Amino acid sequence: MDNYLDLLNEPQRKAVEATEGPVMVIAGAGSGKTRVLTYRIAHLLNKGVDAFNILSLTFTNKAAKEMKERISSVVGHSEAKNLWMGTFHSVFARILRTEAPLLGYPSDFTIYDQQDAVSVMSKIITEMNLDKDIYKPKQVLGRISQYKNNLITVRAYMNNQTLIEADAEAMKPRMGDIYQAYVERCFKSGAMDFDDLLLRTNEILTRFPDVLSKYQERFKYIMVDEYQDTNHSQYLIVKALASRYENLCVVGDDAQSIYAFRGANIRNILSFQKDYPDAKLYPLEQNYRSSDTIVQAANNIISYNQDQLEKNVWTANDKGDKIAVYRALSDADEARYIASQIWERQISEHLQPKDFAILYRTNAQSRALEEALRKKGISYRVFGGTSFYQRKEIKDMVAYMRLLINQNDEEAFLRVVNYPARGIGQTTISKLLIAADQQKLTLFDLVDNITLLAPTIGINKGTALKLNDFILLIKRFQVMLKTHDVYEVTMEMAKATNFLNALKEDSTPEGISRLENVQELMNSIQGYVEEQQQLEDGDSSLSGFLENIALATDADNEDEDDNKVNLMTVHLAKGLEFPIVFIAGLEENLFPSMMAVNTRAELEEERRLFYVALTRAEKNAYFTYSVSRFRWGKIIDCEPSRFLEEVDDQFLSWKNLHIPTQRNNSGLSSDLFGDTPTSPSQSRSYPSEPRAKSVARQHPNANRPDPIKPKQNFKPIDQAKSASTSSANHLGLMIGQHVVHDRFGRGVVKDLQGDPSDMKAIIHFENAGEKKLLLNFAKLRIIS
DNA sequence: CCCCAACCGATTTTT
DNA sequence: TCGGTTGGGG
Repeated sequence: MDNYLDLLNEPQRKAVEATEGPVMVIAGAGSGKTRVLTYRIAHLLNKGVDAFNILSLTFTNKAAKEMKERISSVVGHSEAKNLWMGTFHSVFARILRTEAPLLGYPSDFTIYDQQDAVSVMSKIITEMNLDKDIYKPKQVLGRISQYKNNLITVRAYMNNQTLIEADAEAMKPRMGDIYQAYVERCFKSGAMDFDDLLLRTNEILTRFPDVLSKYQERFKYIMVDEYQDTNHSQYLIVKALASRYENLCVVGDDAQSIYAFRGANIRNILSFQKDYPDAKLYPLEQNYRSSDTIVQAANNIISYNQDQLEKNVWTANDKGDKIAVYRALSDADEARYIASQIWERQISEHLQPKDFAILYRTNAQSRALEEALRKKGISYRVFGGTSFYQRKEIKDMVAYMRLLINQNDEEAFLRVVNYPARGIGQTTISKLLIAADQQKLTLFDLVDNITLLAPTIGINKGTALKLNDFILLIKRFQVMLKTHDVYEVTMEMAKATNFLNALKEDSTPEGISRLENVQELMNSIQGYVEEQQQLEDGDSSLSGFLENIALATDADNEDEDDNKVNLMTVHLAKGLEFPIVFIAGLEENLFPSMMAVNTRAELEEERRLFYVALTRAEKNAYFTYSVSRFRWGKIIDCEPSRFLEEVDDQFLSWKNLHIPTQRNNSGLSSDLFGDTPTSPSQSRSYPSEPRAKSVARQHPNANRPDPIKPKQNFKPIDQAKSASTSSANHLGLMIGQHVVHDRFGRGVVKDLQGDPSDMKAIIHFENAGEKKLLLNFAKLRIIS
């Protein structure tokens, strides 16, 4: 494809062609910024720039992957494959694998996620004998995150009287000590949290000029997407790297800045031209995505914000339908309305499930929506919430894996040292922690010498033996990792640690689902190894896999069957688009959030969030709200969102104005709204107790027929499939049989090895070649 | 040391 | 209503 420039409009083309020097592209919603970025990179490559010299920072890994594919289709795969693309976190995690030893970290450092960090923090707060109600672990971490994102190290904090006083005033005079303890603890564990990935990168670039120089030469061309959502730490990294060549192109839209709560600094984009006085500015104002009504309504909304760059988003698209507004009586009613709209429009307009998205402010709102969709038999997928990798059984399994590559990882150690139970209790752990601290050893090193040290610590011989066994177990697999692939090692480990048996014993629906999740983890390891082996610069190591899952976001997960209605928070919907979008829960204290109505800045961010939500829609949007909602275990009354009033009525079509605004108990009722309590006033005449019950009856878990939680956003296990899997195992596979595998396709069984309870099959696949599969896990279907 | 029952807190958004 | 944590009994 050589005439790609013809596919662009005037400002887009200019932005693509301006490859040298600083460039800012202000891209209104739906104005084709991905297209600009893609062709800009393709253009660079066509001009002869080496792919190795291009760094492109995206907001999600999925965006990076998609962009890489699109570039491949323009310039060819061999050109595109060497591009550096990814999120800030994943790109710099990768660089830190090489450079972190400069700061004394192991190159196989662990990445602590939020859960790990909270767990570390809880321990610190307990150990320091501080009140957990004043020093709330999450809150404290949030504060530390702020410091880190502003490059305030422990030392800088200790010298900053203003900060110290602010914390003292906030009833937290020990913040400095906590901060120090937390940083030391992570360092000792060979671990970095998310903020460290950026902070330590900055530290290296500042302290080691030769390293900075290396990456400045390496990344001669830098592009940053969603620049409005970069924080100070990210800003400094970009600035440092770009300072030699200044071939920096940032793309963003100040109207879509929605991450201030985690440190995003809108000033980064607002003052780009101050940083780079000769920067060229290209505003993209033509929206190709949405109907005219949606574009205008969105402009109307955002005009209520004071802080913004001037721009005028317009579209040549048709006017389209008005935005439908539905006033529901309860959250269940709201969900039912949405589900039936989806159902009807699918049929009448030949739309598919994937054409619809339901967006909401908080993850908790998905419940009612899921229930309604399930009742109608509409397939859906929930993004976000507790992600797959945060599930307990997965975290446990991953903790074992983490220990293999970084034995000092204290969180991982503590997580699995007694799971499955091997007789190492809390008392022992406390003794170990104290001893490790005194002797300046890591837990692992301490326990590694436990036979010698046990008497001095006060641990009896039996317990010492158990501890020693644990260490030997881990060591055994560390050795195995050198000669076997990641999948085999993990599988063996899952068995040897009794991890699988412990799960198998639990025959409750939750237990079965847990086992299936572990199976799915195994599959994803296998998939990862396969995938990386096909890539020339692939990294099929265990640490590669762990890094991958630590930084994977929910938006990154791909579902093999993606023709489903999409449910997600507005935050997660950033960058996506859908023909029909429902924005649910437009109520005061929900959207805008109760926590964000106190300052103008907060409220403006909520409004931008609303703007983002609406501009996801291509063809048509719905606003829904309810007069009552099930929250915190009871029903509360709700007021419509102030944002609804801000939208000019000319863009709206009220769907059920016939419902009296005045609360009464008229019989709108059972046929329309089923078992929904008919009206709030009626509810008031009831004591609250029975009322709560009547709603509780329809709560998802109360009468859910199937035991497997469909809320899993990660490759939900197909029941039929797993049933046939197990029957295949029990019926016994035979040599010569034809089978189908989810990932590898059709194949023939060549050989069977091992005892019946743990059988391996050698299968020759038509497309994937010969594979050895563990029948306990491989999802096989026998076809002849 | 392990298991179970009672209790408390949660809901703003996420790399 | 849920899930995680804590404390007491076995």
